[in-house]
Amino acid sequence: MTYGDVMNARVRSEERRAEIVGAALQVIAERGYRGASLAAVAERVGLTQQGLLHYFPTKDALLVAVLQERDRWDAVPDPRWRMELLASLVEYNAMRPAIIQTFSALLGESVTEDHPARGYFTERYAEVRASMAAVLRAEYGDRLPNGLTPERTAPLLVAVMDGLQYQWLLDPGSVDMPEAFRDFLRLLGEPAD
Amino acid sequence: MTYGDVMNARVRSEERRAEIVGAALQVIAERGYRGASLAAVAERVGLTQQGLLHYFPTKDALLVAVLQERDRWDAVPDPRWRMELLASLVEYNAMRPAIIQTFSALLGESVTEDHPARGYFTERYAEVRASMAAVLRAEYGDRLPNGLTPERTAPLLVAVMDGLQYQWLLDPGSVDMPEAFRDFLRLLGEPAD
DNA sequence: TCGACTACCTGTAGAGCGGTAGGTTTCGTT
DNA sequence: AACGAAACCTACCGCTCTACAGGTAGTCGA
Repeated sequence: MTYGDVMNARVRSEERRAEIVGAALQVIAERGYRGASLAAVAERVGLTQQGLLHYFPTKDALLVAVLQERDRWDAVPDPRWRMELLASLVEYNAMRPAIIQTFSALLGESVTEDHPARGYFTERYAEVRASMAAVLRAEYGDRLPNGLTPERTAPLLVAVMDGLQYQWLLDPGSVDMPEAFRDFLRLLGEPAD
Repeated sequence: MTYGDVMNARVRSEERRAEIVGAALQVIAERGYRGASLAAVAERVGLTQQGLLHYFPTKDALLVAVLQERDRWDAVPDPRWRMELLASLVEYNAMRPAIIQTFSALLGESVTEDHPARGYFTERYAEVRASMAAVLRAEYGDRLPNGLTPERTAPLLVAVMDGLQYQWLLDPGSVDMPEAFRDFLRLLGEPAD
């Protein structure tokens, strides 16, 4: 129980925090951020609300950790990405409704005044649009229909992804999200190479 | 002797209710539905929270009234509409951020479990997609690119409108919403007639 | 003029919220 | 074995929320 032990305190603490963030993702998906109580998150990991506050001193601190976690495994697209990879990403998302629901709920809340996630989303969307424009340029060059530029197309691409998610979350049977996204890609025409 | 000369009680009551619904729209835009307190709405029309409950017995009843109000002046598109009219609608929306914010916030919240507006949005989106398909068929017939049908295009059209709204609400300067929407329409090619 | 009704009000119940204070146990280090 | 820190806990504060109960003043038709 001393040197041979696999986990030291630091690691165990990190794991606990990750557990809590995971629980927070779930609760936010179910009730939104405003509707998510610290007690509900704590209960899901077998803690009291005050025990949770030992790891994250305020509710906002927990939200920050949630948003950072998102950035970890859902990085902003890279220009080396191709459109086909984007389509796969949408397909992948369609298999993970809980996560999509978390961030769709957060995005919806974030447009209200003084929402703690507003700055995060504003910045992130600017980055994502820029990255998407780069991806589009890499894929189509300037061969987009009707003289559209990658920079003008990027907001549409992002909008389609988000908008489809809401329709799909409301009624998964009503929209084939991955197929609909591919339909949109077809509207952009044939890749340049 | 106060208002009695011009208006009868029925009319006055209706006007008060409309006032309250208007205030509710504002407060929901600012704080979302869950974050909107009856007291905040009441204060905005010079009532106490309990006075407000005289007109709407529960918070949910007020939400229902808000959603009905929306249906009144934001009707589901009619097949006689043309795409140009849709573009004008987006332009019009761009001049009324508060309303857009109200319903974008509500849409975002509604994907969470047991949200009182969830049924409303689920139904409405089904209707809107069907109407949009009819509008698309009237405009393009079967001349949509890549063998797309109006039914498959409708979800994309709706997604673009919603998705652009979120980007625009987060940072109005970052996206020219009406122009972006017209860009999308251009992707659909030339109308049939 | 009277009784019913509308349109509010005050008071309060009852629950939940985030957060603080301060304790106690557990545990690794020395 | 002793110490200090980490990892929790109980207790509680102050606030906010929806909703109910019950009262009162004005209005209005019979």
